[in-house]
Amino acid sequence: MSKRIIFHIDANSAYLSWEAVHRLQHGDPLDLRTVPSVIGGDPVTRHGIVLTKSIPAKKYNIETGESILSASAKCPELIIVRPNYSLYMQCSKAFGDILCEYSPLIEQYSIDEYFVDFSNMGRLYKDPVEVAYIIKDRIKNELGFTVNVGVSTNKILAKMASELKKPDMVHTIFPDEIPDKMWVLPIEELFMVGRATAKKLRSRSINTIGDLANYDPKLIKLFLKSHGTLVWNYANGYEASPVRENRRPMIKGIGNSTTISFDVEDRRTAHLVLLSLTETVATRLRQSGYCARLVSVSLRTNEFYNCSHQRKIYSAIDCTNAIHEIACELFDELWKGQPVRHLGVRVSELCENDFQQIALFEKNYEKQRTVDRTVDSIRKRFGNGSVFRSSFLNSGVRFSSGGTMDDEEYPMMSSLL
DNA sequence: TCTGGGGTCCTAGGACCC
DNA sequence: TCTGGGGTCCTAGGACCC
Repeated sequence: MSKRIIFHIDANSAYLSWEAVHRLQHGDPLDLRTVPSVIGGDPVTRHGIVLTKSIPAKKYNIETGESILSASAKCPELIIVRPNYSLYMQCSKAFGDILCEYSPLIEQYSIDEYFVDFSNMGRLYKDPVEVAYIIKDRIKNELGFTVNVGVSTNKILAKMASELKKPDMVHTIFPDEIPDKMWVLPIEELFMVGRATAKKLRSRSINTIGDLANYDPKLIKLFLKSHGTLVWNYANGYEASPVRENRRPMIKGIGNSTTISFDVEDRRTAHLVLLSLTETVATRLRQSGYCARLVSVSLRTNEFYNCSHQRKIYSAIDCTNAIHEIACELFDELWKGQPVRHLGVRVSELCENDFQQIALFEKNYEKQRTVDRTVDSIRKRFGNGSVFRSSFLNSGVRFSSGGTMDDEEYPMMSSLL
């Protein structure tokens, strides 16, 4: 049995590179990648954070996630481009299509990352690292953007390898290279070590991945519980999950949330925002063929206090009105009158909607479900704005918030490796 | 740090049952 | 109600990923 070979391929500064390529293809002489630039939202509507930065922008210490305002302060000539998600979907797919030519087993991990299982391909190709270079160069030449490829024997090591030096590089972290290439890195660089875990580890003088790897796993488990065991395993390169095709990923929940462009101070407006969020959640729920047994509402106040409220429902539902009604009740129970900055609606505990449990309960939603299906099909044919509720007229609230990903077979981010 | 939006999983505490 | 222990379900919140 030959050993496993896994590639992790990561598009460099994905959104920004894709936007840059798109502009060059449409005759723009400027390559955004060569100047300080970012993809980011609009501060006027309070969506102002940096999603992706160019390498020249990085030289100004601009960080992903920081506000557009502070980024502009660091670099006054910074070019800011709004995100264009449908373009990203296309680029992501074109990227995956090339990878498919090299192995029958690939997994999309996020919009800009794929895993490829290259085990047992030795008969076709002799050196996997050579193939990694070929893939990298093909994507650059044919699609115009660069990627990093990480090569190893499992997913975590391949992923850690692809994050080493960027851009346009191939790296390996084979097990015997772990001490030299991975253990020297600061603890924050390890997959699944975020801010909170890094702080706890550093408080115990665990500063590098190597410190963690060589620590007593029993002690790690004692103070970080199961998450401690997980990161200790990762630090040692222990991980064995398969690359799995994501034909139809088993989704766990569907949510939609938004930062509202103004602070909501009254119940009526809040309910209207919840309706606009519910419209897309419910549409996506019906499109995916599920009903939900749990509805949650989340809320952020103007002082950035977050809280949430959820309710289990005993008849699984997929109706816009039914979900909205519960969302409003949850909001009313949660809200203490503070100005509201952000609202979210989420459904989970999904089950197939082809079963008749729906009709068995106190409220017969059958008629409502027929209406929903009709509206869904009208929107599908004539666009999302073709039908909307009159309550949104002159309300200052958009009739529908967020995309429904209609016919775009976009696999949502999968969970852990 | 005037700070988005989509996910997943884990944990802790309370209610309830036997 | 001077009172145990184990199990499951529900809810809220936290942590992580991109």
